[in-house]
Amino acid sequence: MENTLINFIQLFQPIPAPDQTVITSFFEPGSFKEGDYLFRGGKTCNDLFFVCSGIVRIVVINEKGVEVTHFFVKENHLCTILSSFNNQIPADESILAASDTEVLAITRSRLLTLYKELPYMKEVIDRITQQRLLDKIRTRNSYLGNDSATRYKIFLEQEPDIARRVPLKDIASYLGITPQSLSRIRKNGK
Amino acid sequence: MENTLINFIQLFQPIPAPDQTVITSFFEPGSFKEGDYLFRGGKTCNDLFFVCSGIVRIVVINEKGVEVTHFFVKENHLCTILSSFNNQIPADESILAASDTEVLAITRSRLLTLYKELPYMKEVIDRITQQRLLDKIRTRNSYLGNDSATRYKIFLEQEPDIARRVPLKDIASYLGITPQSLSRIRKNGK
DNA sequence: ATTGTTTTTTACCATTTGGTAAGCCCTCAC
DNA sequence: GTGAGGGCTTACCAAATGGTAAAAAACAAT
Repeated sequence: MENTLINFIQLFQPIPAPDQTVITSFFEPGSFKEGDYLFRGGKTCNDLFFVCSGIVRIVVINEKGVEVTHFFVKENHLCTILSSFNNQIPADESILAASDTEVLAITRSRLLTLYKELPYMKEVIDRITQQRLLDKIRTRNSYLGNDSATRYKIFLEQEPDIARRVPLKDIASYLGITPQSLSRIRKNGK
Repeated sequence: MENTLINFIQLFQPIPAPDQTVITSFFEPGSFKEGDYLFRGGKTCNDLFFVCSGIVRIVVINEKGVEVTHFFVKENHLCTILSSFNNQIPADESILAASDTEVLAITRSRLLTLYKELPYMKEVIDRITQQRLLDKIRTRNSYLGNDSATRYKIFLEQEPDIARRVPLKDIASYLGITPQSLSRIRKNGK
């Protein structure tokens, strides 16, 4: 499990073997069942997760009490509520397991300690983070100006594995349509 | 005009007076009429703009040939196509003046030279950039799961000045609705 | 002022999507 | 096996939105 984390980081920056041990020692493994909360909105998010297996979703409850899925994050990606984690302010989003999920977690204070020990890591994590933010924006932008059926088609193309692995209702909430409509779209393409 | 740039940067980091002169000397002023292109998609975006006055919008033409507005950027904010600018790859988005606009522009190569002269500037620009990316994501997320009338209401609350200063059709394209529908919503709130 | 162009408004109808409700299917606990 | 609960599907109708078209309004250029 620790290997997947190191392999992931090394996509962006080679890590000397001794540093690899240091880095993994900072992370704690965790395990969640589908539907479990990794983090509940309302508090400050002090954890940075690396998803080793499974899929999580970033969720808010809107004014009407409807659950809205902002993003999915699957294995081999970092996940936190960045605005909360960075600025130490309460988050309105929650992190939920969309399937059974295993993670490696590091708290903010331990991350800062890690940065002290291995200063180059801050730049690496920041670079990864920026790339991921751009990906999120690009993904969301790709849905703009399209009707429900087209958005679903785009989603299938961009995230075929997520489409297979999470419940229909979660995909519907992600695409901004009702589960009934998505079911209809699945059936006859409109 | 150069003052607004320095004031903006100083919201994030104090800049010593001599450095202020260095920084501004790297930027070139530019002026655009409503409808002008600041940058045309298809090429690599080599400019980072600081919008001194006016409003620009980030736009793509989708498969159906319909223009979709991804974001508005108003005065006192940086603007570029970051994925293109950073990774030196062609951009699919364009930057258009949504009103008469004045900017200060710096090319990527000159920005890298600036970083050589004032190394702390990279961290500052990166921090500003990350904050803006988070803002963009938060803004877009706030529209998710809402109908057209609600999205327009949210837009009015979040960006009252942009709502006043850009054409209705641009707002419609930003909110993912037709100009006719937005006109109807304006009239009777639904 | 006049003309030409673009944007906005309005109207009408077609299509899409939402909301309600019911039934089905699958899983899990007993 | 049986029953309960949740998720998915289907059907039906109401509401929202899109598309076409035409008129009105705003704006720009001459």
